[in-house]
Amino acid sequence: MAIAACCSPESTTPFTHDDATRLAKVFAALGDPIRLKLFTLIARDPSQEVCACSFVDELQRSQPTISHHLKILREAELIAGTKRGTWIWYSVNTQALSEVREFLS
Amino acid sequence: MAIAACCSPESTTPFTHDDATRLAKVFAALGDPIRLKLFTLIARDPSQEVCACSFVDELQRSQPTISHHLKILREAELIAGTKRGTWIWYSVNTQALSEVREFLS
DNA sequence: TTGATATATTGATGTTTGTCAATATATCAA
DNA sequence: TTGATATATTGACAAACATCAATATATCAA
Repeated sequence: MAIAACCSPESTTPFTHDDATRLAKVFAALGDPIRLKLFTLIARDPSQEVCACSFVDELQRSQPTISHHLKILREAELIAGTKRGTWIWYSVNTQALSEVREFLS
Repeated sequence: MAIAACCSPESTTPFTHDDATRLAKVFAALGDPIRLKLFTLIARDPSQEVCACSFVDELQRSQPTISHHLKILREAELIAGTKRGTWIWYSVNTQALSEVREFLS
């Protein structure tokens, strides 16, 4: 007879691979220092809405790089942007954030 | 005179690049579907401690791959492992988790 | 329309990542 | 000691990623 298994056989992954992939995408979006700073700049602005135009100076990355990171945060639905004239104003998607918080609690 | 800037000049990044890098590492650790499943398997086990030996079967990845992912979760201090004989029992580092939760709140 | 500014896209490049096979190390049982 | 099992490390490789220069698109002002 084999040695008893160390783990209960009935333990299962609590979500599907697709669900895990979707949620992992949200965490991965925050998994880069520049994006984490972008996110906090957007989240913690007193006015709750920030335009993208200052990020290049503040984060010392080229404009295409900032644009690329904002896209990743948008695609993870952590932020949303509204175009007003030439500028885009960003704000945090509080619902997506709640889902992440719920996962961690 | 130039057009008024769209953003308040006094807005600053709320943490240093090193801090952002460290926290980003934690998010990045959760930013992969396999690691997210590993983490939930460890976090949600009723006994609060899980041995690594079943992960290969459950997650359908090779043993070196699972070992690699567990190392990344360990280095992000999201989990901790205790060796008991041949097996390693994993549990969640609740303090690291609190810090992440605090950031998101 | 023309010039200036904000943002997006494309293409290129070096780096990092996820994965596995092969191998190594550690522990236990016989 | 020998064999079996759990985990770690190494080396290799393809895919994904972060970055920038160049260019494109969109909007506003003159």
